[in-house]
Amino acid sequence: MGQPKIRNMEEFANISGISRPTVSKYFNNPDSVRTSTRAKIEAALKRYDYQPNVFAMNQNRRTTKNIGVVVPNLADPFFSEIGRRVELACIDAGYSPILLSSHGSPEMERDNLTSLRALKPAGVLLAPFGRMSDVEAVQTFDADFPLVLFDANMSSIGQAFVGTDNAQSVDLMVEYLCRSGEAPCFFEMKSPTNPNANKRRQAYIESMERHGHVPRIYQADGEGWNFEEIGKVEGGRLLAAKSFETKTILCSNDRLAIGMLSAAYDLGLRVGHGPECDLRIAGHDDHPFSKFTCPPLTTIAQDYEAIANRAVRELFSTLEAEDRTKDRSETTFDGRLIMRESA
Amino acid sequence: MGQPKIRNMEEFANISGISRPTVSKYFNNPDSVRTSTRAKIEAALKRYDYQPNVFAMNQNRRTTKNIGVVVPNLADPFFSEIGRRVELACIDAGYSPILLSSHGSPEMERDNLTSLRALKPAGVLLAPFGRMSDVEAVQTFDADFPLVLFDANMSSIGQAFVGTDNAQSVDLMVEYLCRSGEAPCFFEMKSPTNPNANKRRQAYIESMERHGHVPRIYQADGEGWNFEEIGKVEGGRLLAAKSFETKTILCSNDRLAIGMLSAAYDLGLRVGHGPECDLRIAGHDDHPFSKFTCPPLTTIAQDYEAIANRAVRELFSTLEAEDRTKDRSETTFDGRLIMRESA
DNA sequence: AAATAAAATTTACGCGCGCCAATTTGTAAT
DNA sequence: ATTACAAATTGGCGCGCGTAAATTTTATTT
Repeated sequence: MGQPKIRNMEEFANISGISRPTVSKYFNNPDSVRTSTRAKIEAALKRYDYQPNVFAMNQNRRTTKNIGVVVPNLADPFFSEIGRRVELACIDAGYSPILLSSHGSPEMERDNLTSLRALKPAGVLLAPFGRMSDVEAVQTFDADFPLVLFDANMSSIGQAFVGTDNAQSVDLMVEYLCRSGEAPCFFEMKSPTNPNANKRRQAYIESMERHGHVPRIYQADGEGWNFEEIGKVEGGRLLAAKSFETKTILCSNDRLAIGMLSAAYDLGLRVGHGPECDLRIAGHDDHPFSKFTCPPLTTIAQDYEAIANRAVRELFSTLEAEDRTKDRSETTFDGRLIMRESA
Repeated sequence: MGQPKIRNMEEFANISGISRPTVSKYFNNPDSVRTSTRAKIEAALKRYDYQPNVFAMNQNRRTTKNIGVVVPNLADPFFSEIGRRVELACIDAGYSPILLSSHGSPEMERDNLTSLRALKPAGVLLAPFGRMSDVEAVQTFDADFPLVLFDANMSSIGQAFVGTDNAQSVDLMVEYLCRSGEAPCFFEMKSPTNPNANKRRQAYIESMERHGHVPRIYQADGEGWNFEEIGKVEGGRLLAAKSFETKTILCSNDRLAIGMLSAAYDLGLRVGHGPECDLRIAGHDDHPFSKFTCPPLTTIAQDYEAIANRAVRELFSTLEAEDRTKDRSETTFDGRLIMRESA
């Protein structure tokens, strides 16, 4: 950090005794220049704090080092957590992640993709709304940029999809519940905002039939992302009216379960797997708070870390494969059963 | 959206029948050109989808339209919510917000400020760690860019600070608790990561003395951002050992309270304000989940919306004031008491 | 109608860097 | 020492836009 301010790459090149094009090459890939040259440049970098102008770089580059990361709702801890992991993985790989939340609105998802276009990203990681998404917009985007989907799949869009195997995870939970007691009924939203909800319902039905039980599904009214509220109000209504035909309830996700736990508490119902309990409630996702509910929630843990890392790797591998002939891949990770007190 | 692709502003200017400099002027401020000219340009915009190259724009502009938004931890719902509001307010004002999370690490806060420099932001909204922050780095940044602090204050840094009046909010809670029962003791972390924690402790002490009670403070060991875990483990330990001298506990924030509620449930303690209850627990922040805890948590609601909007307005007003002679301002909003079942 | 101000145009330069072709230098192998 | 090849250099063009000064057109005023 010396006194004289470096204005541009030319000045820096002069000071370090290297030609500007070579310095440019260094910044694009330090390993592409001779060791002795690299040493000179890095010595100069220690004495003067210069960094290339991002805007000038990105203007002239064929492709930038920007990676777009779009999630449906950062207020949902699931997405803030997985977004965080994706972000860090991109930084490690020397890219500049740009994290965008669609704030629960498919329209803003479309807007986010539009504004990403202006940044000429090298690639984009998208957790889409699914059928709620502006499918055409996503398809067009897919045609123009390397795209990897995670969390929610959209058929034949993107170079790859990475998520959790809902069939496996729900079956795991159903099996556990059946072994340890009564077969569960299923509680979900009537019009789910996420395609995984549909997969989980399907998985529940199939799993129940495989185990020789009759599937029973209860659907809550309500729109939007206030899952806890919906779980509490609608779940509470069903509980109060004794509408559930079983005492074991599998919720489509933890946030609904958290709401229902709250409703059960209000009604004085004891939730848990002990003989003195009135009700068993289970969820799905291992939400950060499910460990602290009353009682702590039995649930399925998605492998955030694996999903995030794999999604990033899938994207980078398509970036490196110039030929574009890479087949679309779908990767799902197994869920892990987390047994706590609620079921 | 016509067929022929527009490559640059010159082509677009030709098509719309306006000179390029005027078109440039239009994009920088649509109101700065004559109505008839604006109409022509906007007519052309409907037929052809052209948007100026961001990188070329930002390279040559004195100041960009980028606004940096840095929060300590997006995984904390408080910050994801306030970050969301700030983001939308910036978009409304025609700026491009760039939301960065420091993932709980002061070092990454410093890194975030460094990478923001490269984007030549018009201004930055920072929710700092406070004394944990790299104070020198923040000061230097403050000297180079318009900076507004929110949530947590740092003395004489930034053009403005916007947050919640902890003295008022804690006093409000203490007063309510005293009026409705026993005076509270105070539960917090021994080494808080947030300067607001110190203000709240101080506010608690002063409020208690003003009401003629002896303040009692209990501090939990534990580092990092797992507040719920710390609240559950350390709070649970204190509850089990019957270390609290009162049956009313005011927690420094909701996340600690959520952990403690979970511990109380495990211990079979009944939390609430009814005569049959063993314990009253209150929090601070109106965390999104505090409505769904068992029992629902009595707490203080911070005015997210007001804080976010005011912080953005403060920043924009310093952007417009070229002279830089604007005094540093500190704005705090009152907290609102949210009475639920827990206390 | 002329006078004045405001807006648009023309012309031209500069920003900081990517990237290319041709050339020279350096390094390693025969 | 010669050859062969990789790396660095030189010189220069181009990207897409901001911006300035001088000029012309348009709108508003008296």
